[in-house]
Amino acid sequence: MPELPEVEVTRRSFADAIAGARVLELRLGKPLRWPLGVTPQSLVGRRVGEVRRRGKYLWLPLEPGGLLLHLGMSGSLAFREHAPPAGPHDHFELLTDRGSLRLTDPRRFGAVVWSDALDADPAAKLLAGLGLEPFDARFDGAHLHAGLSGRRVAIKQALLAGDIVVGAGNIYACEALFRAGIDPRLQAQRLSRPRAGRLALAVREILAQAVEAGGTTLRDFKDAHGVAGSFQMQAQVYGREGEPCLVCGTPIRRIVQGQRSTYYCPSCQKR
DNA sequence: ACAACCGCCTGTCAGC
DNA sequence: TGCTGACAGGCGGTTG
Repeated sequence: MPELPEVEVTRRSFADAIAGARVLELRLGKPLRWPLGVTPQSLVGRRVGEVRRRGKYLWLPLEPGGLLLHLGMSGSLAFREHAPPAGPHDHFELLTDRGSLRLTDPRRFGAVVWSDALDADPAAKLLAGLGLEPFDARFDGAHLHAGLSGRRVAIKQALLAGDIVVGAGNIYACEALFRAGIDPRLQAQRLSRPRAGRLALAVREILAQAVEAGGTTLRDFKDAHGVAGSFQMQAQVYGREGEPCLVCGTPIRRIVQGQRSTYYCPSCQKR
């Protein structure tokens, strides 16, 4: 589910409300992707710091140390003063004196992992190898072009890999390539330097626009206050197989790359 | 170093 | 109605 915009929208929706809250209790449901790595009891009484984001991860400081959260494919966070009884897909809940932060994740690809610091394991290991943040000034055409050199996979897959730039998942990678007019099947190393500049800009713009729109709600994404996103209304290609391109009218095509669906306009997007 | 797969889970939807 | 298979917003691990 959640790509960078959804994670960022979630972060913004509860960061201020939870900052400074004192932990009363930690409740766990079924196991998530990895073990928590700390006893719930040991977190009681700690104060929540300023929630941060790195890529699609959230860092919830509970000095000394903190929790690294990932929403996986189907996870969402809710922060409420009074939470309803936990359901079968609620697998993590931090009860504080300001309210309850709860992770709901039907598929359980998500994770909540204790780490003594962001630059200590396991957080450091999970974050190692992540590319630049898309809104980092260092992320530009030159960085993207350099990152793509020597790579023979398709540009779409290289973008998705997240080691050059983080945050563009399946939806936004498709949308950014459309915006930049680049065929998703183009071999990564064959993207020219000028086109890399255009693609870097497109990635930034698409992600910024999606954050602005509150993220994409295809099925069930909601921010921590239950507000849905609306970027799906602006999607040009994602999920539009067979429908006319909004620019040229050519039917949008769906292909499979790396076992993921790619949507693109065969007329607007060139190799 | 890179690339192609696999698996983790559950829910939903299309087709028969 | 029920069954089956495809598919879903991510990503780490294994294999070649």
